[in-house]
Amino acid sequence: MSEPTYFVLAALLDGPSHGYGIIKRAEEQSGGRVRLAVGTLYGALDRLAGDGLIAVDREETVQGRPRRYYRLTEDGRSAVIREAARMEQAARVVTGRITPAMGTAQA
Amino acid sequence: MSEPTYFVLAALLDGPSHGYGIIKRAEEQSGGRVRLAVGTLYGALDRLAGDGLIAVDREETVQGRPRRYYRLTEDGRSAVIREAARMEQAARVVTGRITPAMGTAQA
DNA sequence: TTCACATACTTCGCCGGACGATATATCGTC
DNA sequence: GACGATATATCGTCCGGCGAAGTATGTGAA
Repeated sequence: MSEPTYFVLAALLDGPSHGYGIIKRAEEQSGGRVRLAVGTLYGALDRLAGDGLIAVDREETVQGRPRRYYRLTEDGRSAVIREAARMEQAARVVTGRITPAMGTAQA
Repeated sequence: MSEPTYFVLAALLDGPSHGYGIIKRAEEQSGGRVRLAVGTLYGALDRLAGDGLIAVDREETVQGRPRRYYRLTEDGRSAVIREAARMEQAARVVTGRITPAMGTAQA
């Protein structure tokens, strides 16, 4: 699972949201680091819905503009939790081997 | 940075290694989870060398078979450490919001 | 001895995902 | 009226992952 995909799911942990809201949440949650490109987002949304990790929660029309809300499915929830564990484990492969004295210094 | 790329760099934290050795180390370090495909590896090796994150350490001929050893550059070392920190932070976005009662259960 | 397997590197081609650009539409602000 | 934020959709490109095939040698088993 790629980082953009992961942050889409993570954003939905807070509850259903629509595309633009997901972009904003992902940016917040990552401290401004992750900025989902629109092409990435809508592509990911279609793919995740096809994989059953998210589902359309409801569709609203707000001031003439359509809004499609997505929510995490059970599969999506467990997938993002599993993914977080995987990343933590992967991070430890490096952080567990680096002594404070190293940093950018020699081996 | 993708996972395969990350594990290539992580494998080189233990010291210089050649292609096949990197595949084996990555598999060890990830507890058998990460299996670098050869096409992925050699593509990544070229790319990382081009980006200056790794460099050819030496080339040997062992029993008629060529072996090209790569080592991490300073840039590569700091990049993989930075990447590990990034993954840890990303993981916390999810793990920090999940209460023990949740798991695969509802919100 | 022959066959399979592990070691070891290279190249090719497909596919999927990331992402910028573009188009469309409304509302509020300057 | 122009611009920026909100909001969605689609298209095309580029890059990376990865399996497959090709080449070559040593080892151990059948």
